[in-house]
Amino acid sequence: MVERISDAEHEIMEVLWTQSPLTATEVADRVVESKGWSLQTVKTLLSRLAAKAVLGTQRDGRKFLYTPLVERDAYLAGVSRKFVDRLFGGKVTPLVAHLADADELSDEDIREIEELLRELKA
Amino acid sequence: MVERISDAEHEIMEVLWTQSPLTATEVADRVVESKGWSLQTVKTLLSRLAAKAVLGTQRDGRKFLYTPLVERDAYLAGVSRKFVDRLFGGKVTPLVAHLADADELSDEDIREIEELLRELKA
DNA sequence: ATTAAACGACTACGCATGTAAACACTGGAT
DNA sequence: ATCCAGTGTTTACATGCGTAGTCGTTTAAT
Repeated sequence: MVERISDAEHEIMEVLWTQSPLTATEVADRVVESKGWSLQTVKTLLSRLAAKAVLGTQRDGRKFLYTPLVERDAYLAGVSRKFVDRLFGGKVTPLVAHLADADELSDEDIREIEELLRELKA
Repeated sequence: MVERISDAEHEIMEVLWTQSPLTATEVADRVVESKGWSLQTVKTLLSRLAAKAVLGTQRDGRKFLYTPLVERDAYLAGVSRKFVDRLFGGKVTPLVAHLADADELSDEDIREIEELLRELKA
């Protein structure tokens, strides 16, 4: 029951999963230009994430340092599971099939997945 | 740019993808008990889907018949693509890896996916 | 003809989200 | 001592969503 993280919030999380702890300004520096957000927007998102206990805060003088309290892997695993459950009745095969139909799988992808599956069986 | 379909709306779509056209009451009959929704709620969802042009309406006397205007496959492909793009940078392999780590893949799943990939290469 | 049931249309309302402005405080520069 | 830039906090506001009540109309039954 990891709290729901919205799309915009997820962007913030990606930054902090890459490097942490960071101050609000540091996070903003890493997303403001690419996303076109204002500093205020970033602060709001950080506050909401902290309120959801997805980010931990630590005072550093007059600023806050933000650190993820949720592992990226754990989060992605949870979200992936929900996604596959909701849209494909929990079956991964149809999802892969859909992506394949939409030409989303390159030969390289196919090789990688085959390799991965080989490892799983071992 | 298929319009965004919310979770609740998606349930309605599943019903109509299974069978259509159907009236509001007929759709409701198929979800009210399982989802615990009122008839009004179903009607609201149908209206919103029609407003988004995801459902087509056809008058039948005093009622409406609803029909999907979006193919299930096309919709799922689009949603899957966005999902993989957003969370995995467009790469399917990490998604499969995450599901595998979370023990979401049974031996049967693995066999099925391998089979699917074999077909893709052929 | 009257009434009750069924139906679509309109309205409602609280919470989440994207996006940010306004405000108050504070620490460093002058 | 004063002032400004930076910081967190509070407030805002439109849109989407989940969930449904109400209203006006129409049709089938009596």
